[in-house]
Order: sequence, then C-alpha cells, then structure tokens
Amino acid sequence: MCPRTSEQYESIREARRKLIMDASCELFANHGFYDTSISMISKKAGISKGLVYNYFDSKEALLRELVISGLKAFHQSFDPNNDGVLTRNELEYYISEYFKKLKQNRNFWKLYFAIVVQPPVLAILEKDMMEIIIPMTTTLLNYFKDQGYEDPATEMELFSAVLSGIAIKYVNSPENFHLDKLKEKILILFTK
Amino acid sequence: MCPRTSEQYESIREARRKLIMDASCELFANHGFYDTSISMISKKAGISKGLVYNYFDSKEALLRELVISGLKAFHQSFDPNNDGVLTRNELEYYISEYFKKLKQNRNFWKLYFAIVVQPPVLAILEKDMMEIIIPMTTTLLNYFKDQGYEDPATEMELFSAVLSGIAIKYVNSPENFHLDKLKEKILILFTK
Amino acid sequence: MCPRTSEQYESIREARRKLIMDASCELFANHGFYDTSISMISKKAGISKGLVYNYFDSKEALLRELVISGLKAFHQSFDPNNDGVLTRNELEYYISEYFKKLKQNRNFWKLYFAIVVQPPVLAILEKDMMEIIIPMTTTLLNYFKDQGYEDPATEMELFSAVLSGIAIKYVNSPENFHLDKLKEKILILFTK
Amino acid sequence: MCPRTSEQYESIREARRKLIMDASCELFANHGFYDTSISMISKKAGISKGLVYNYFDSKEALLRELVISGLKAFHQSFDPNNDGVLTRNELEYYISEYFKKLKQNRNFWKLYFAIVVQPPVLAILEKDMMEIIIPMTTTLLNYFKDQGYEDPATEMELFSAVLSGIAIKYVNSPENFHLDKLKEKILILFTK
DNA sequence: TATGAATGAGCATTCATTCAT
DNA sequence: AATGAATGAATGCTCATTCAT
Repeated sequence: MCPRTSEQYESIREARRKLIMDASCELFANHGFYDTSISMISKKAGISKGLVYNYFDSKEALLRELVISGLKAFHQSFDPNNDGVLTRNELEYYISEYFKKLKQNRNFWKLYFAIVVQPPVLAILEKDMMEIIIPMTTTLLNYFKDQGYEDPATEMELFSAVLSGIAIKYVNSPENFHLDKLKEKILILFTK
Repeated sequence: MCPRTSEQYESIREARRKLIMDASCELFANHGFYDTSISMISKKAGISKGLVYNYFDSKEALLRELVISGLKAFHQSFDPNNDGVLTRNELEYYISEYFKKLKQNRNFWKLYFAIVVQPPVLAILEKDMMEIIIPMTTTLLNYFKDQGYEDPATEMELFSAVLSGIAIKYVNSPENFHLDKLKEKILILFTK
Repeated sequence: MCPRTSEQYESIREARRKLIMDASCELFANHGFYDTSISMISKKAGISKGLVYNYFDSKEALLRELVISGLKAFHQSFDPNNDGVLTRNELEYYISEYFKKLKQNRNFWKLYFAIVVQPPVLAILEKDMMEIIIPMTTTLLNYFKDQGYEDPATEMELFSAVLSGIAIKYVNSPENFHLDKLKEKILILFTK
Repeated sequence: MCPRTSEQYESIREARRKLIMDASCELFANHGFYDTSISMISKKAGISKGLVYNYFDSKEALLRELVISGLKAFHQSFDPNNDGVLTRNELEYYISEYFKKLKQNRNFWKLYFAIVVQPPVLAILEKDMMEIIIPMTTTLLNYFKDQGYEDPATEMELFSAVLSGIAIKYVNSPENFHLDKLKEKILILFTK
C-alpha cells in the first residue's frame, strides 16, 4: 500500500551496505583487489551485480570506504582523549588494542596491508589515509621526545616499522606468529 | 653471412631476458602487477609483444622469475659459507647487506613486498619462495638459540618482522625512513 | 478525511503527466534520448522512478506521447477549418504559426528533429507521425497545384525541406538564425 | 620466417580500417549511434570485437573519424582553388557536387545529419566540425555580398537551411525527394 | 497512488596470449 | 628470432523495468 517510511529505507540501506562491505572485505583480503570481481562480491553477498552500484559508486569507491572506515574505527584507540599528547599508559593501551584488533579482524588488516603496498591502489586512498596517519605520526614523535629517547625520530620509525612488520607477517601466516609474546616484547621495547 | 655461433645466440638471449626483466621490474614495482600490461613491458624494452613470449611462458612466469632470481641473488649474503650455522659476524654482515640492497635495488623490493602480500600472486610463488625462506628461518632460529636468547622463536619472529617492516616502509616512502640509523638500531638489538 | 472525487484524481493525474512530459522534453532535447535516463527524468520532475511507469508504459512510450502530442498541438494551425484545402491566407497563417512555435517551444522542436532523423527511434513513431503528416502533404500539394506552380510536387518538396532546414538549424544554434527575416523570405517565396 | 615488412603491415592496417569504417558507417546510419554496438560492427566486418580497438581508440573515436573524414572529402568540392572567394561557377559546381554526393553516399549523410542533431554526440564532434564549417560560412557570406544580395546574411542562412533540409528529407525517404529537380530550383534561386 | 530497492541483460573496453608471416 | 594483427573471455558499469511495501 504505502511506500516504506524513510527510516525503513535507511535501515535496509545500512544492512545492505554492511553486507556488501563484509563480503568485499573478505574477498579483497583473500583474493586481492584485482582478482575480486564485482560479480564475485555480489554472489557472495547474495545480491545482484547492479545492486552493488546502488550502494557504492565504483569498485574503487567500495575499496576506499572499506579501508577508510576500518582505519577510522581502529584509530579511535589511539590517543583516546584526543589531546595530541600520548602518555605511556595511552601507548600501552594503543599497542594492546592494535594486537587485539589484528586478531579480531584479520581480513581487514590483510586487505589493508595488501593495499598500502600497491602503487595504483594506494593512489586511490592516499589522500584519505594520510589525514588519519599524519597526526598519529606527530603525536608519536612527541611521545618519544617526551620520554627522553635520544633519537626520537628513528625510534618512531622503528616503532611504526615493527608494528607494520608484525601485522603483515601475522595476517599472512598467523600460525607462525605468536602475537601475545610479540606484544610483550613490543611493550618492553617502547614503553620501558 | 656466417651464421652466429650458438654462444653468440645464447648471449643475445641472455641480454634480451635481462632487458625484459629490467623493464618489467620497474613497471611492476611502480604500476603494480595488474596495471602493467605485456604491451607496456615490450614497449619499454623496445621489442615486440610477441617476443616476450619467446622468453617467458606467461606474465606470471615472468613475475615468478623476477622475484625468485632477485631473492636468490639476495640470499647469497645470508650464511655465505652455507654451513647452516650463523655466527654473530655473519648476521651482522647479512643485516648490512640487507640494508645495502634495499637502497640499491628499491624497485625489486617494492615489487617483492607488493607481491608477498597479495594472496593470489603469492600462491604462484609460494613454493619457490619457501625453498629459500625456510632454511633461513631455521638457521636464524638456531642463531638465537645459540646466542642464549630466552625466547628464540619470538626473537626470530621479531627479527623478521622488523626487517620486513622497515623494508616495506622504506620502499614506499624512502624520504621518511633513515636506513642508516635504523640499521644501527637493528644491529644493537639483534647482535648485542 | 474525505476521499478525493474521481475528478480530483483525474486532475492530479493530468498534472503529473504534464510534469513528467515537461521534464523529459527538456532532458531529451538537451541530452538526447539515450543519454537521458528515467532516473534523471524522475529527479527533474521531483517524483520517484517507479511513478513514471504509473503514467507511461515505457521510456519509448513516453517519447512517443511527447512527440505525437506536440505534433498534434502544432498541427492545428494547419488548415484550421479542416476542409483539406489551403488558401493563400491559410498558408501564410501556417507559416507564421510555424515560426512562432519554433521560438516558443524550442525544446520540443529540438527533440522532434533529433528523433525524426534517427532510424530506430523513428521506427517507433513512424506510424503515428504519418497519420499527421500525410494529409498535410496532400493538402500542400493541392495548394501548389491550385496556385498554378508549374511543378507543384517539387515545389512542395522544396517547401517542406526549407521549413525543416530552417528549424533544424535554428533549434541547434538559435543565435545564428534570424527567424523573422527568414520568415519574410519564405512568405515571399511560397505565397508570392 | 621473417616478420612482415612494415609496408605489408601498413596495407593490412589500411584495409582493415576501411573495412571497419564501412561497416560502422552503414550501421550507424541505419540503426543510430547508440543502437549500434561494437559487437554488431565487428560481426558485420567479420572480425573480432577486440580488433576494432586495435584500429580505433573508442566507439566515439570511430564515429569522429568517420564523420570528419567524410566531411573533409566532401569539402574539397567547395572553393576548390582555396582562395576564400567563391565565383558563381564555383557555387554551381559546389551545389552539383553536393547533390551528387548525397546520392552516392547516402549512408554517410544519413549518419551525418543524425549526428549533427544529437546534442551528446554532437559534443564529441563539434570542435573538429567547426574547423571545417566556419570557413565555408564566411566564404558563402562573401559570395552573397559580392553578388549584390540585399540581405546577404539572411540569404546565406536560407541557403544553408535549404541544403540541409533537402539532405535530411532525402536521406530519410529518398523515394519522396526528386533531387535533380530540386537541384535545378536551387541553382536558379542562388546562382540566378 | 507512490516509493526506491532490486534485477539482469547489455555494453564498451582491456589484455594475455596465439600465430601467420 | 621477431613482428604485430588477431582473438575472445572477462570486467566494470549502466539502466529500463519490476515489485514488495
């Protein structure tokens, strides 16, 4: 009779978006961006190919939303009070969250590191990602300065490299990486 | 005219192979595997499209040879006397070589880490790569045992993670990573 | 609330139809039939996509109604007393009306001439259009016979060609065509 | 054994280009640009779909080459000595050629007028077409000035309108348009 | 009556690979 | 050994149309 209310439509849309994002996250992570076709995504999501485009402007836009939204969600555990200053406790918390989320959401991080390392795909995302990452870098640098490290810049580079390295190795072969033990080592290395 | 000797033919073939591999290494590294067409490679190499197939069975085979041959070349600096045992000096040498080659051959490593992280491409290479990597892993594990680390397995995981992390970060934004200082830190961390 | 009377419903329907037809006329004229989607039309008309189909069976049917209804409206100024005979005054009146309507309703004529010249679209409309055009042709032929032109058939062909030619040129670049002066020339040429 | 010489390749390419252009001209003319798929063109030309793209960058580029090359070929009969001045004889010649080519190459003109009247398609071609058409317009205007017409601008508009009008009517229903008689009338009207 | 989510057929285009020369 | 014309399967994407609500 009557058309659906706009709330109803909105909730349908939200559910569908999530459906598509979940399906594509898994596929992108395990097959790669280029080896995942829209057709595969729609099949996995149980919808038609065309419908994907009702929710995302393009395959690239879908990837972008996937990565950016995941990154934003994750980023909230960094400097939670948002004052631009990191205490030792806050860094401990951040590291713990990092390891926790690595386990919880392996597909996302698999996707993320595959993307971050591919020039043409990276180009799609670079601008949006930098908005999130650059402030983190600054805050981290200040942390290492405040903690009296003698070469804070290099310390920060080491810190981000080691976290990335662990993540990449772990997501690609989790059976060979013992996250909990590594986390302890990282905590010792960077939070004394 | 006098026909060429088979040595001459062979050396022409070798030169051609190298030409194609160099061209494709640069293109794969900077455009990505999927965004580099055979046509682009042949144009860069100054030969015809068809000729590429005279030297490599397929695009994938070309990638495989590229990665494996680079990896083998690099691997020679690891445990050079090939006795399966790593001394502290040998590890120092290996680390130095690692950082040196990162700088010298950025395109190769860019390509390598982009590949290593992509599931479907990885699948193509996994077998060959494992033959190189597994012995390294074993040898490293023994090193950390011999050096008396209390948790050699975790130490080894940390070691390979941090080297990979530095490499990935460096090849993708070299201006932000100070290899020399990082090398010193790594030497201190893992060779006392 | 009191239900609407059927007259009210009918007048709402009429208004909606006109809304859709106006929107699609402008869009078809300026973007072309194939580059105008139902979605664009419904957006411009401020209604939903589905509703268009409540009023028109298909995109083609909408086009058909648009063209035919415009043509019929226009045709009323031709031979207004409908006796199949055209006096010189009636032709003068027709020509005046033709030029007047060209100006007033440029979008319609733009659409009309774009359509008339496209084979597959023309096919859709041919039958309906012919019902309007053939009697005009006959009447015109008689006019030129009655006026004693020595080759009335050719005169008629010239007449319809020149009117079409002016219209096409004008609707596509009105700034370059001076309708009023051309009208005078046409009147002189065909009504002495 | 040896690869073909570049002359051989060139002649293959020329022949193929013509094949594709002929096939697409006929299809575009009779089905319209949007209702002709690359697939239809390749089928008609007896080649594969992909090969079309070996010769033309896109469907639009194919259309552009078709129209521009046809227009250029035709334009050579206008002001043949290329002095920017049109004598009465030259105009007579041009008109004769115009009518001759209309008959000879009906498909091209059908295509041309269908195109010229469609906004989105026109946009593709406008720039290139204008380079050909604008000089013609100027030359014509001078002709009517030189011949002492009292309103040369309007005369020129009438001239171009009537030629277009005849062409459009003729290509779409040749059985109803008697080109030879119309040509005589045009010659009388514009070359005294 | 009105909505917009959903479908699926169809299209332009790309590209690894083959093959006659 | 070398060329580049040729193939055809696959992809991203669009859009008229349908239909549950």
